[in-house]
Amino acid sequence: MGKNRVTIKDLAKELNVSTSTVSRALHDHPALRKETKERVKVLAKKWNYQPNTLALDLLRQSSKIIAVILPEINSHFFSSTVMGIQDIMVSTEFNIMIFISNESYDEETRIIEKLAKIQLAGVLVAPSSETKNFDHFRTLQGNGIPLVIFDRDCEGLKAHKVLVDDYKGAFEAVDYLIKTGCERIAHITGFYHLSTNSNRLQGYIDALKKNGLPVIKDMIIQTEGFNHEDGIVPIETLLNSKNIPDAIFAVNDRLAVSAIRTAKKLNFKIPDDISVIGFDDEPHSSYFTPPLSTVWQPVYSMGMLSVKILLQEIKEESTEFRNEIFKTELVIRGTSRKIKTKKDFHK
Amino acid sequence: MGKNRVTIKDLAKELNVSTSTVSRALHDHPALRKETKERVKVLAKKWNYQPNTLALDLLRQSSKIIAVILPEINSHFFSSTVMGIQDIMVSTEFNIMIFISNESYDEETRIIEKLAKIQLAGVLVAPSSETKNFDHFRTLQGNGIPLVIFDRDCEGLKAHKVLVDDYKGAFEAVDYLIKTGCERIAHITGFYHLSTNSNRLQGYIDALKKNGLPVIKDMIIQTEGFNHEDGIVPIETLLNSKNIPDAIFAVNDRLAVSAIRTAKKLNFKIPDDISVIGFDDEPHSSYFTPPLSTVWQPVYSMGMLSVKILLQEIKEESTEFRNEIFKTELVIRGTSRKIKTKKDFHK
DNA sequence: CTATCAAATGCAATCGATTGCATGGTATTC
DNA sequence: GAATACCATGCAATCGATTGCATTTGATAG
Repeated sequence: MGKNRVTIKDLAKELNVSTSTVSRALHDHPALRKETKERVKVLAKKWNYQPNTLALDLLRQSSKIIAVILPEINSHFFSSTVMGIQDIMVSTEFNIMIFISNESYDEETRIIEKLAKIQLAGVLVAPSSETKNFDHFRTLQGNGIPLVIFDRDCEGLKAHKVLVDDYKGAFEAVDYLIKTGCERIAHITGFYHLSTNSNRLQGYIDALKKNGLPVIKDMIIQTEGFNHEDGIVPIETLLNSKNIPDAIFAVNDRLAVSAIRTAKKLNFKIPDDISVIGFDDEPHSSYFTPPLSTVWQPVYSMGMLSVKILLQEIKEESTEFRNEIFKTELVIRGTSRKIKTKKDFHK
Repeated sequence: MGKNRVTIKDLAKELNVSTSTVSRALHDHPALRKETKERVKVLAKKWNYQPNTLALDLLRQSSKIIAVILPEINSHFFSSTVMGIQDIMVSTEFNIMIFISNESYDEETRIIEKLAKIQLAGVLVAPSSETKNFDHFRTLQGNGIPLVIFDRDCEGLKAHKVLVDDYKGAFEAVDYLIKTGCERIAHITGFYHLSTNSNRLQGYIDALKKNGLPVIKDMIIQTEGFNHEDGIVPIETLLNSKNIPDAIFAVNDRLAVSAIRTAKKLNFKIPDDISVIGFDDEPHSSYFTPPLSTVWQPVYSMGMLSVKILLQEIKEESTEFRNEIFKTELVIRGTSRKIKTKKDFHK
């Protein structure tokens, strides 16, 4: 904190002028004499004067800090989001403060309480997977703090939102699997109330229906979380049951990888016996054997847009909430088969 | 920023006392009448009074913000570090602000310049891979800002440091490879001036020497960066040269994975033709085929200790710089062979 | 020589909270 | 009844910077 930091007073004293003059000189106030301004500026530069942000923030009653609340930071999805946010941030006077909820609602509310003590310019949140009640977000809004929700929807909450078309992403993936000849497609997912999960589930269901395939409850299996470990037991159970799938659509890449490994262990061949498609397109996914088919999301762009909207809202309070939906892209690699053309059928 | 935020003045006016009294009441000042304190506290609670951090910080001339500068956030290594930092942070009044240098020295200095404008409590840095000059860190220290360097050493810089025994980690890995019968071990690494790289390189060299193996320059190959893509061409070149290795020790998991994929593509068998050992033990590394042998680092603990040391330094300026070195652990999985015992030799 | 005006600069309040010192009031004591 | 003491509270400065309004200074015009 630079005990010997130069203040406006130091400059004023040295130059035998008032602090007002110094302040105005540094801001190029038209009333000041050119010569005076010059004297001040020269000394300010010489002494490496840096305005005290704290004092300014107090005066303006708002800091230049944006809080970002994430469920986790260890996944490619959220860390890439941070990259997008950062890359917009660097060119502004704002900075980001990161908080991690660990997918816990309690932790999330605790964070929001902590935030209430700081004077923030705005908040960017990807809600935890446990969050069903959004009152803590409303409190924030009630305090006049601009808010943007991203990745995971909060149904019923009026706020700016930046989301992904999870429904369509899932639909396309499952539709593709069916086109390659799969008929017994399982789905591995997590908590249903999480918008990303429920939308992907609905996409999965609708793709089955559209193609005249039955929706079998036992082939929709739920995990406790999003990590590799969380998938192992549920998938083992599925593959040892009577409902052996010929394809698995996983809600993310990690669970897809978990499925592949478990299937391999049980001597299923990928993709011949079982096709697998994940979601996220993590960077190492293409390095697995076989490389993982998956659904790509524009994570980086989502981060950028979210923070752009937030900055916009901070600058000029808008009345209308934006609802941006990004498109996904199906990336077919080695864990799924090729689409059968009519020719193939005749072989 | 809560336009209608309750201040100490509001409470004072309502209760017909001075702001001093309110302040003292909230801090349980002994001189105040019990009854007065009670009245103030009750109203403060009722009106949900939250002290204005900005005002306090200005008064104390220091914020409760710790800056964390990372070369990247997209790797398991650094995101886990953030987790460790966060988990210590939550129980304090401090918060972290994250900055990403993208492995760029210029960006790093730009960040430090930006930091100079904010009043910070302290800074935690993992230097970029390009950073050879440490004057920007010294400037920070000169301004009285506590600093902790972690993961990557800055030789000659006097500061608290939290590092990993990269030398030993590498030595053990290469020594192990030799014990399994490998004799032509290649090393894939990045910039030499980066302490983690140079220490691992030295560990590699010393392990070869100790076992009486020659150090062949052409078998030490350099990449432009740490990502999968960065490894492909250099590794292809190596495997197509006359110096075909029977083992590859990579400076991180991503390059190890890149090596495995490239080797497979060229029809080498892993680990029979070529053994591979990485560094980092990323969570998905055990899910590759075969699962990756690697060197584990206590990333989470490193994050925790770094910030603990920083908080300590913030609390009470110490005279002695700490230099903590964490131990790695060799994790043998499927990309390396088993150690040959004497029995095996006689077979 | 003085009145008037404009240009240049200073004064002081402000943001919210803290804290040393001063002061008001009440009680105790002689 | 007056002096002393002490308990409870208020005043005002402080942190650094900004800004509306007041004031100074100098110049010009009458």
